[in-house]
Amino acid sequence: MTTETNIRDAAVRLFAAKGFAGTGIRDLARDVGITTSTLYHYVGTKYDLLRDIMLRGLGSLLERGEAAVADSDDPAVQLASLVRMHATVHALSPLTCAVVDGEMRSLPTEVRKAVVELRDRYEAVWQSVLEAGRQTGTFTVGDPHLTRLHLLDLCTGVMRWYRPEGERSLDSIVDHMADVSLLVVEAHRGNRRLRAVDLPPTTPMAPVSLDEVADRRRSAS
Amino acid sequence: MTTETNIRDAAVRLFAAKGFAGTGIRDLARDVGITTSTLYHYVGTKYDLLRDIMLRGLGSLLERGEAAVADSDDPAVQLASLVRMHATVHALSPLTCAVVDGEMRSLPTEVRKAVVELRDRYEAVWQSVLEAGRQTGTFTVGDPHLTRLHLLDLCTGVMRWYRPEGERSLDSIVDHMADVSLLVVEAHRGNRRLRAVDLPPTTPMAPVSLDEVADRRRSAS
Amino acid sequence: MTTETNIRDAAVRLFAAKGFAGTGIRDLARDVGITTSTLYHYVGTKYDLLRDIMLRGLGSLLERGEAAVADSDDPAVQLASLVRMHATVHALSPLTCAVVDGEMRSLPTEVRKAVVELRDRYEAVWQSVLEAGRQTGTFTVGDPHLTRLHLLDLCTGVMRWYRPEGERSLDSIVDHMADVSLLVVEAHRGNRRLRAVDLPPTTPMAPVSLDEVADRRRSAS
Amino acid sequence: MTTETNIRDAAVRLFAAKGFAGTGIRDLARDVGITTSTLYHYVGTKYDLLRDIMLRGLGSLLERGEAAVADSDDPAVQLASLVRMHATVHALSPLTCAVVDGEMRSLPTEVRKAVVELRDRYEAVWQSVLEAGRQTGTFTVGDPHLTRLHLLDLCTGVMRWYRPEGERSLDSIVDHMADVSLLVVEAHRGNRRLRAVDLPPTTPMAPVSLDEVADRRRSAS
DNA sequence: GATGAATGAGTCTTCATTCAT
DNA sequence: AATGAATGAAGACTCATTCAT
Repeated sequence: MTTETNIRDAAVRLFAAKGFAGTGIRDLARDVGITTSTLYHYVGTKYDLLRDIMLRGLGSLLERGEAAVADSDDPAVQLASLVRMHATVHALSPLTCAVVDGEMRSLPTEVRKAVVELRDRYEAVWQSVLEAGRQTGTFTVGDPHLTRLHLLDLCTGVMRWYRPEGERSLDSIVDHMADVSLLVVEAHRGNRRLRAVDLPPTTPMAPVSLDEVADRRRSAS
Repeated sequence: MTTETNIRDAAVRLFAAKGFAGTGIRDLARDVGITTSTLYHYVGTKYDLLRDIMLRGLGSLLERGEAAVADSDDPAVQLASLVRMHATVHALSPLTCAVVDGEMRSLPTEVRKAVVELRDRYEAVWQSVLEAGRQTGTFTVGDPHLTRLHLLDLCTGVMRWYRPEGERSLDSIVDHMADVSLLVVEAHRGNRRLRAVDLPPTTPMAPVSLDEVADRRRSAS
Repeated sequence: MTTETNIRDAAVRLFAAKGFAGTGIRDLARDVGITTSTLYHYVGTKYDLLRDIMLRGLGSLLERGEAAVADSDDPAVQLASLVRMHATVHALSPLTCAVVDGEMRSLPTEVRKAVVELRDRYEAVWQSVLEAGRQTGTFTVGDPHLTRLHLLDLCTGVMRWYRPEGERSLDSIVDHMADVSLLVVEAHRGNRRLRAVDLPPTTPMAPVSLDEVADRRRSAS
Repeated sequence: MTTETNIRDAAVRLFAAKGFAGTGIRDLARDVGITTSTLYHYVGTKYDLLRDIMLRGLGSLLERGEAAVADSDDPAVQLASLVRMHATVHALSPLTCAVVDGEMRSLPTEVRKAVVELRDRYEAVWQSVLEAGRQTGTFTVGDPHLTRLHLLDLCTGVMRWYRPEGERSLDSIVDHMADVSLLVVEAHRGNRRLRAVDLPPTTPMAPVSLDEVADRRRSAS
């Protein structure tokens, strides 16, 4: 591992555990085992670190989101694909996601604009799937906007409790979430309710870089 | 309004907007319009402020939770009641709830224990309802633990987007959430699916103290 | 006890235990069981308290010193009397004496002058006894200045270790010190060494107001 | 001189002059000519500074004390040696000694224990010499405990008045003190009184690091 | 490639004191 | 006689950052 990577990993870990404002660059340097000066030699300021984390995190999410809906024209398949992807990413990169979700407020205005734009584009992907599902009659949703928020909350929540060493496999968990999502939008084909098992298998998505969740507890102390 | 109340309100507002670590007591004092010395005259340290907010917030939630399930023996009614209460509280006190949810990490170990215990007791209320529903056959849930997490995420999410001035009434929103929840647990009586409208009207709960959400934007600047 | 007396006693106790700079007026007020406002109602500022303690303490010491030498014209008797008085006062009012000795530096210049003058006059009393003893041939001292410092150190030291509940009576202790002092100045009549027991009994001096030494430990905590 | 040394020297000087509680770290930094931040770059907290001063000071004193009695088995020689050493150290390092003597109360409990233990061991050295002298019949002391306190007070006092530019040499002063000490314990060989001049010349002790006493007045302002 | 020295601005908190009641 | 409210100044200490080496 290069020193720079170590620093960026530690930043994610610490920002997630103690918040951006709650993390000192000394903590960061100590965690990596270097001096603060060395830290500045490799990466820029604390804000630079945060900016990079957020842009990369959201950028990758957006990319995956667009890829997920590109696989099919069926809103049900698209939704299930989005749900699986979103939940998987949040399960496997919970630290990065926690930072991306929680530290928007810590960004200087300039950068925040760019980040907000990415997030809006990502949400638009979801929104369009729901709209499409409604118009084709596949979904029955009263308020697509509200529904989107419900679904995102649901899929995002996984980052707060998923543990790889848990008894249930991630696959089975995201299957469950896809199923619940179809339930929430009352997905149906004709008058038969659509379930996740009825859909064709999804194209596997690009591998997610794992957050070192195991270290979370140590760092959080 | 007494000065102390003003301080506590401002603390909730600022902790929610900028995080505990990101909020300086100068910010706090400025927001209230007093000096930092005066602030210390009324309340203790920054940590005291946080502790009080969390203990009161969680304490009240637990109380309401226990009250919500006390009204009926029917798990479906209990669940709908919990959902309505939880969502309502999170919608009307989004700032307090954001602090309670997000600043556990900022608590000194000593206090954290007490807070965690309250949270665990609250979660136990939900858990027992789900278990009861499963045993009586009212619900069909594969993994009550997972389901509880889903439901809580769902109901908690409302705090991030509900706006009183929005076009949809809070009542209709929480009705919707109750409905979705019954869907998620596949609540049924006989082989007919149970919907929120089928349940008896809930006992109104104690009024929720409103967070001054309108002020959030001003303070967050 | 009047409130004012309580305050002044507590001041002596705390200044002795934690130093003037180390004592807050909150400590003081708490020790007395009043608010700081009330404290200002009864006595003046922290500096006023210190000034009063020092002027009263040194003033009384000077008075007793002058009384001690007024009883006799014999330098040996005068010295023994001074030693007994000084040691007794320091044994019974150790807290006051500690403040008087140790907090000169904390006095504002103005007041310090007055205090230094009192101290100089007190030391002059001792000095003149030693000079007289040397000129009459009663004492054999090489350097009266040095000797005075030795003797004062010796007699002052008692304040650091005397305990009324100790096994040895104060009388016997000050007798011992008088004896050692005569030894130090090599007091003699003809070629026979003078001992304390050879001298006429001293006139009892005015009663010394006791410091509440028992409380010292509590306050020092 | 390194910056760290400058800081530690200034700390001794200021703690001695104004007391630990009376010295601000700003005073300290100003005295050294650096900013407070730089000060923290070199040494730890104010308390760390105090701890180091005390542990080093007492540690060195104990070492010298043990060396002083190691030179001879004759209690009279040992006592004279201890007296000379103690007085010399207090004369040449009066500031350090003043801090060591006067700021025990400012130490946090944890550290205080360690310091008290060192002090007790040093006092035990003196005590054992007095006991030995009494048992071999060299000294005539009624109460060795009391006598030890007298002697220590005597030898310690020198730190309050010795000035290198004074007319009397330090050697002659400590000779005098050794002599007075032998007088106080009534040292004798057979029935002839023992005087300092009768003893073999003492082994010279390790050089004492001088406190910059000249600066004391400036700093005390 | 890595760091020790240095700092200005900031952190939270306590200080002694006044004053209207 | 007694105090709650209020504060400016100061307390010790940490912050993120730069720069010469």
